[in-house]
Amino acid sequence: MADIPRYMRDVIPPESERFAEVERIGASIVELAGYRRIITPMFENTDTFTRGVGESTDIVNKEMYTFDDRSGHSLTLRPEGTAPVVRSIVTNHLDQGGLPVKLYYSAPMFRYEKPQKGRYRQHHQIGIEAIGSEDPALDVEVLATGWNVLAACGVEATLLLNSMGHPGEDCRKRYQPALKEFLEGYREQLDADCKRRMDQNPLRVFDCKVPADQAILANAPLLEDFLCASCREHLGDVQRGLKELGIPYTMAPRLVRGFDYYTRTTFEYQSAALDAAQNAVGGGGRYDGLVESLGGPGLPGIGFGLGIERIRLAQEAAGVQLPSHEVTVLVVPVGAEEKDAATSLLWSLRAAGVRSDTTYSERSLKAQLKHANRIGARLVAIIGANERAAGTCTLRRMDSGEQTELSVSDAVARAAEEQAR
RNA sequence: GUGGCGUUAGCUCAGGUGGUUAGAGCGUCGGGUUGUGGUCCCGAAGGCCGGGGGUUCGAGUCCCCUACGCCACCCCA
Repeated sequence: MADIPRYMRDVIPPESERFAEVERIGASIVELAGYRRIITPMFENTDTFTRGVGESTDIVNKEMYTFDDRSGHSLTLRPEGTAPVVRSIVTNHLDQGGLPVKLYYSAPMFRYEKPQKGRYRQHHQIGIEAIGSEDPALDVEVLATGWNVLAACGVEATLLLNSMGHPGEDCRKRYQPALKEFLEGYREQLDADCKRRMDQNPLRVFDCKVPADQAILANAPLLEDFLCASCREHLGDVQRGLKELGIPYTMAPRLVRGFDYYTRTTFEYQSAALDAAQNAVGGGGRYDGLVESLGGPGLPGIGFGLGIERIRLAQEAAGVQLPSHEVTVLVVPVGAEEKDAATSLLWSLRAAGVRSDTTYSERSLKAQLKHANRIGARLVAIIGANERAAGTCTLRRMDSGEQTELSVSDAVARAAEEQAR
């Protein structure tokens, strides 16, 4: 038997339709805010991610799908959406078309990690990126847009907000030694993982979930107390903007996200409907140095990514119903003589926008009705000798069993009505 | 990468202490007289018991290896 590659999954109906519905909702919301779709390659040169995402991140360290092509170029399947978009802006000089540049994507991401519930080697994100302005109002727009996408999907989220400051001597660079000094005092009490983090990237110790370590960290100095005046002001403006829009948020001074490029505003959307292990349905932040580090002009930027699979999980947990795409009408010719009339009706239905199908068989009426039931058709249009002679069809409702003989045009109109309900 | 649990029909699963032709429910297909499904009744098809090796007169069952899956840790969407 032909097998799917290890750890990969097919998304099949009806889940595939619900998945696509989330994509549609997301696209329509971000387009309302002026974001335009960008489609970048599924893989990039490896250094786009090593330089963009950062050497100290787990994604670059152990989760990249990296391979050499036939001419020896090192390529990497996209593990996240921001670096490729920024790279494309640089490649195509999109910063020349008026700032900020506002783009969105809906695309698969690949991470070489062991799958579990809500975590897959290939997952999908819809995300936006706004490049070329450091106006806190733009931060607010991005946060609010992500919030709106989740709300439109029926996902109740908690918005966690933090500021990473900027990497200057008067800001984050001043904090790191303070944090490190604090941690050194507890070095032997921290578990192995945390010790590693404290040497590689001290901020990441806040990710630690070991209770004993958390107790120590509760007294650690916080970045928010080291922010420079301008980062502090920026954060204050973002908070005011969110309040203005009535979007609730929670300050999370220990929130550290998985990419090195974040500066100032960072945030995460968490779903209360999901277990804590995978409750992040999305996240993002500002990346004021990323464009330049990928060889472009010194432009600031901010964006978010939302996980479609996580949104689906949250929807399921919350009992959110999404429309399904079963055929509305199954056209059923009673005998071979009615097949032409059936085909004609079928295409009239389709021309009117009614999802419709026929059985492509000469099975008994009984068997065809059974098929209609099986595929979830709401209506059946039966054409037998009588209807053929009269130029009509018998429209049967599958839920109630009631049926009426109608002209073709009336049947099409009735079916269109039914589909719209 | 590490750990726990699992793998028998299309799906969900039974198959004490090894013992004849491996079962159920659901699903699929067909039938229960003319052109009426979803309920009910009857019938049929469908299984290298994940793969390999070992113990044994005999292995779905016990042992080892391996592949794959799920869940969890790390981290994230």
